[in-house]
Amino acid sequence: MNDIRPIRAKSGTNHEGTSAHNRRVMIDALRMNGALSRADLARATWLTKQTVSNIIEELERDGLVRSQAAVRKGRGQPSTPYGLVPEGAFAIGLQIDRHVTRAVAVDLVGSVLVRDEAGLPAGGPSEGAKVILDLVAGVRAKLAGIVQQSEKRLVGLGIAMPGPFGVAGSGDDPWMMEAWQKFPLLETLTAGTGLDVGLQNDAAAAATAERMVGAAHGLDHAVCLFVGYGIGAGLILNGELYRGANGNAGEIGMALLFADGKSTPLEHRASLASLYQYLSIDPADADLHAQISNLVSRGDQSIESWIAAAAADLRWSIHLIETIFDPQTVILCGSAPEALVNRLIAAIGPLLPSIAERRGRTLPRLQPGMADPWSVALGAAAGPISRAFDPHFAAILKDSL
Amino acid sequence: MNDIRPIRAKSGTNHEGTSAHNRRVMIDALRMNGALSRADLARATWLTKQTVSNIIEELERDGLVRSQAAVRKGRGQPSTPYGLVPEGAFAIGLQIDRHVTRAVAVDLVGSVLVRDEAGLPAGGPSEGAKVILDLVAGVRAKLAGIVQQSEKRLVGLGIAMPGPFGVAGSGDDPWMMEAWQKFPLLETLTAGTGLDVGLQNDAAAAATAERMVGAAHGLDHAVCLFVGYGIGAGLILNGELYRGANGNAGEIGMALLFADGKSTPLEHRASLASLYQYLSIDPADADLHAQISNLVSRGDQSIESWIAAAAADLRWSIHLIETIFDPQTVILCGSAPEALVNRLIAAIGPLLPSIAERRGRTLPRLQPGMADPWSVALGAAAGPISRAFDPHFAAILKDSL
DNA sequence: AGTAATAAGTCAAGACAATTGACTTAATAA
DNA sequence: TTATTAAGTCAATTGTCTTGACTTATTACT
Repeated sequence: MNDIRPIRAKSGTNHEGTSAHNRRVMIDALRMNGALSRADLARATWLTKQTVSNIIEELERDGLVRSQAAVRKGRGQPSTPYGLVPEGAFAIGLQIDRHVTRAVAVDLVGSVLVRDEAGLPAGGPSEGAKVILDLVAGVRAKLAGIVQQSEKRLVGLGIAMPGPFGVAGSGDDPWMMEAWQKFPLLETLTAGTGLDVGLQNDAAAAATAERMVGAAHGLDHAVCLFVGYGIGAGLILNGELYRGANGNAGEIGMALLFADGKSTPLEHRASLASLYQYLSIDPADADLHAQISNLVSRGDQSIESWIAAAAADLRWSIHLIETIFDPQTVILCGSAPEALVNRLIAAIGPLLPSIAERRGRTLPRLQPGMADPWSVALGAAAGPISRAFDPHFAAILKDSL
Repeated sequence: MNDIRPIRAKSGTNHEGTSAHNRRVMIDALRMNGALSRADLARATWLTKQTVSNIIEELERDGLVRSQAAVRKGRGQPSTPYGLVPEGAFAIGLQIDRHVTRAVAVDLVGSVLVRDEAGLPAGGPSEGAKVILDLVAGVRAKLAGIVQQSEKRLVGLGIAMPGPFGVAGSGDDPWMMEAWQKFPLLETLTAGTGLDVGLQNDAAAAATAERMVGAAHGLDHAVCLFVGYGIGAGLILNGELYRGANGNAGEIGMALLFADGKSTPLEHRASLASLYQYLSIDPADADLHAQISNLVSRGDQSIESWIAAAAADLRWSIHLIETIFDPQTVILCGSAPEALVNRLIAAIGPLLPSIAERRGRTLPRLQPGMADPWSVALGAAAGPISRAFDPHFAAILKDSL
């Protein structure tokens, strides 16, 4: 009672941490390289053949990996490759956006098995929570109808919504989803679904998706510039999503640009919100996506001028990202229509000179990523899969076991 | 020979990885909290009393920790606190700057035991390498004269120099140290000293120093904005220095500012180089430091106007860092004279509103860090100490053992 | 005082997971 | 046909953490 000085220290680890890590390393290797034999795995992970054999046996019992036909490759006994079993695990991903919410069910390899969406009522979270819970329950039920044992193999529910989180009240900035930020979403959904629930912002979710099944697959340092209603950066650093001290890392939309003597957040210049405003379109329109795609394909004059302006800002943003993060590549993705993202990439044109221009560079500096209304929900679902199966430091420590 | 398809996978771990991690966790806990009893350590690290006892016994044998007088604190047997032994390990840090090179010897707790500097001849690296090797040898000899067993306990040589590294030739930009960048520095110094040699940029070194003994001590997410000849950011993310894909993360000096219709790198506006240019001072002057300090304390008009302009750019940079990294705090440090850094902090004044304004915030958004010509060399030395003793993911893996 | 409660720390046996080295199996190269 | 090579298994061993009972030292309570 008298001397409660909290001692801060990192957690130690033990055999189980070791074992858990090695299991994750196997799964990661199979995800990255496709099916591999035990001997391949042993060489790649620096573990012994015997250890790999034991772990693979265990993973096979758990239904996470499965052997394939033996392959003969030269002298010596043919090897038996093992691959991930897609239906070895599932996760639900939920995107909460301004006017709509989307949910998907994905499997261990990131294939989307079920998708569904619902409009969000104007009443805010207290109304919306019910819609969301129903949507999740529906997706879950459909998943159970498609595959066996889905409930037993469900590792969690990932939520993605626009950030930033936990920021001191900015009044009622319509660019932020104030009401949702204050709502006890995690608690409500944990209680309502009984699942392990995680939350990240939409750009982070997009990055998680790109890492699992997209352009960042297998990369350890990549930044996804995500153009949605707002704009944000999802950061893959050292092979993991970086969240920052408060889950708000990458909120580049709030970065200030100085132009015409005044400062403007990037988000007000290069985002779908800014496009809607520029074109005086109602963001609640149902056929928004088609409408924009149409304008882009027609080469509509007003959208072209917005594209030119936004591309300039994105060009600067990419330069900034390269300068500050030194990533292997930058990925431009979004919940914007694919046609628009492609036009933006074209309009960004030659990138600004930066430290990314290295001798011996192999990856392009800028790559297109997913541009699909469902990519954020997919990324949201990829979160729990990654937490459960990807190797990372925290997963080794005793306090996480 | 036929099917050499490189399999990419993370390394597995084993008992020794576990043990190595737990040793590091102990040292880290003692560094962060000061002396702790075995029971305290067991509670803080989630390990058992017995495990902690064994590890502490081993660390004591190795001369890294030492018991202190028992303390009675209420009921129960008095506890015996253990603390780090400063002379348990040493490292040499080397700063290579434009006109000067500095070397220090530090101990396990980051105290500087020896410091020495030398001018760098104009002939470039081929001339300079000899000066550097002599300087390091001198510091090493002095260290050996002060403490016992220093050579046996020397964990490495850390080098800090301005980045970026490995960038495709930008001709002869005087803002970069082209010649040194191309010189095989690591190889030369490894061969010349027989030590384990590491390289980082000066901002990263400054951040490493701040984390070991400065304002970032014990923080897991902090960014050091380093104002030196150039300007850079040292990134502490998830408790470790982040280097990026090529060791160039944080090179914020190359970030472009748009003003007056043209784009300028931050480095050309807010750095000592820009100040020297603004004041038409020769950066090779020996009493540069005193000269600047003098101008600052006099409140010289021309330096004040530079400060006002630089402060505006720094204010923007800090906002950008907060927005992109979501750190616990931002630290302004530099090889600039302390008086100048303090004036800059004052001139930066109230920060721009950002997501760092959170409910329940405890640390200040901006803190002063070290402003000392020796802080980069100290940080360079902190690198090997950190690599050898701090807990981090890579240290657990088999491929690092 | 005397005793109970509490906490630090040790001892010895046990559990867990990776390692080692010899062995088996199955293919190709000579 | 035989030697060589490589995948994979078996059984014993090793390294490290854990467990539970025990000892020691101090304060709190009666």
